[in-house]
Amino acid sequence: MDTIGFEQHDHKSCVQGALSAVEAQCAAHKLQFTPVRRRVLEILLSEHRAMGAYEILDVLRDEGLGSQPPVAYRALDFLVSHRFAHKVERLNAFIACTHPGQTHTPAFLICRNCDAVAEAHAEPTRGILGKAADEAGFAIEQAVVEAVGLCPNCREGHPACA
Amino acid sequence: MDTIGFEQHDHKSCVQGALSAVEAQCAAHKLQFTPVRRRVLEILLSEHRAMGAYEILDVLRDEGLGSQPPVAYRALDFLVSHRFAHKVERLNAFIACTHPGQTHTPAFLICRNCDAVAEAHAEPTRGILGKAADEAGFAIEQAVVEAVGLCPNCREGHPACA
DNA sequence: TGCTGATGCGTTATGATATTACATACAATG
DNA sequence: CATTGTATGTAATATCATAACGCATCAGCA
Repeated sequence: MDTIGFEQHDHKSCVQGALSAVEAQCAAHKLQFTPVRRRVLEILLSEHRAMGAYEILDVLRDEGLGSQPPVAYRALDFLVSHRFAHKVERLNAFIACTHPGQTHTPAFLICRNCDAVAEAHAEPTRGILGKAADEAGFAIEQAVVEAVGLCPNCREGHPACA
Repeated sequence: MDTIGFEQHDHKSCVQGALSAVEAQCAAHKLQFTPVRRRVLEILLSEHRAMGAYEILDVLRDEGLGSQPPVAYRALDFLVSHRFAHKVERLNAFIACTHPGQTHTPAFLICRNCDAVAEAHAEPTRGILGKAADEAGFAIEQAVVEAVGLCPNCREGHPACA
C-alpha cells in the first residue's frame, strides 16, 4: 500500500487493510460503523480517487441504500470528522484516507490533467506558515494543503491518464 | 499596511495603495482594468474580508453595475488569474491580495469563529511536502494552503469578533 | 470610412454542490 | 414498555458556478 498514490499497488489488500483499520478504530471508540457509512468508505477506497458527493450518491441509489443528498453528506461528514476520509476543497470532492488511525495533517497532490489525487503529509505548524501564525497570535487547529500540478504519469504522457 | 491581517491598520491608505499597485500592474501588462473589475477589487479591498461571489454581486446590482452571476464571476476570474485577489477554497469566497505584484504562494489563516482571514506566505515546494512531491515525481505548479483556527481577537474574547 | 477580429459585458437558463427541516426507525437503557 | 439518543428517509430549498448566446466597443488596417 502506497502513501504516495500514483504508483501501482495491490489494490484489493489496500482496500481490505483500510477497512479493517477503520473497523478497529470504530470498535475502539464506540463509533457506529453503519452500512451506509461503511459502503461509502468502500466506494471511496475501491475507486481510489476523489469523488463528488453526488457521484457517491448515484452508487448508493443504485444499491438501494439511499437516494437523497443528505444520506451521502451525512455519511461523508462522519468519515471526514473521524478522519477516515478527507475533503479535497479544490475539487469539492472526497477521498478515502490512505492511513486511517494515524494522526496527521493530510496534504494532497492533485493532478490537473487526470485529477488523480495522492495523499502526503504536511506540517503546516512548522516552517514559514507556522512562524507567521505565531507572530500573528493565530492558533492553527487544522490545515488544508493542496498542491496542483502534474502527476508523474501525465508528465510522461502515460496512457494511464485520460 | 499589514501582511498579517488581524491587527488594526490605516485602512484607507491600505485600499489606495493596493489599487494604485494594481493599476500600475495593469498598465504595465496592458490589462484592461475595466469599471466592473475595478469596482469588484475596491469592494474586496474595502471590506477587507473574504466575500462570496453573490455577496459582491449584490453590491454591484445596487450600483447598477451588473446583476447576473457571470458579471461577478468574470471580474473575479480576472482578478484571481492575475493574482490581484485570491479564492479561499475553504469558504468558497474571495479576498483581495494584500501584496499585489509580488510573486508569492498565498496561505490563509482563517478564523473559525469570526471568519476573519489573514494572508501569509507559504513555500509549499520546500519542506516535507516538497520532498514528498519530488519523490513521487509530482510537479507542483500551484498550491492552496489554508489553516483554520482561532484569530488573536477571538482567543481573547475580543469585542471585534461577532 | 468601413471592415474585421478580439475582448468584455448583459442576460437567460441551467448545472453542481450543500443544507434545512421535519418525519420515521431503531437500539440501548432505566 | 416508555424514554432517549442516534441514525436514516425525504422534500424542499439554499448556495455556488458555468454554458451559451447576442450585443457593444475598440484597435488595427485596407
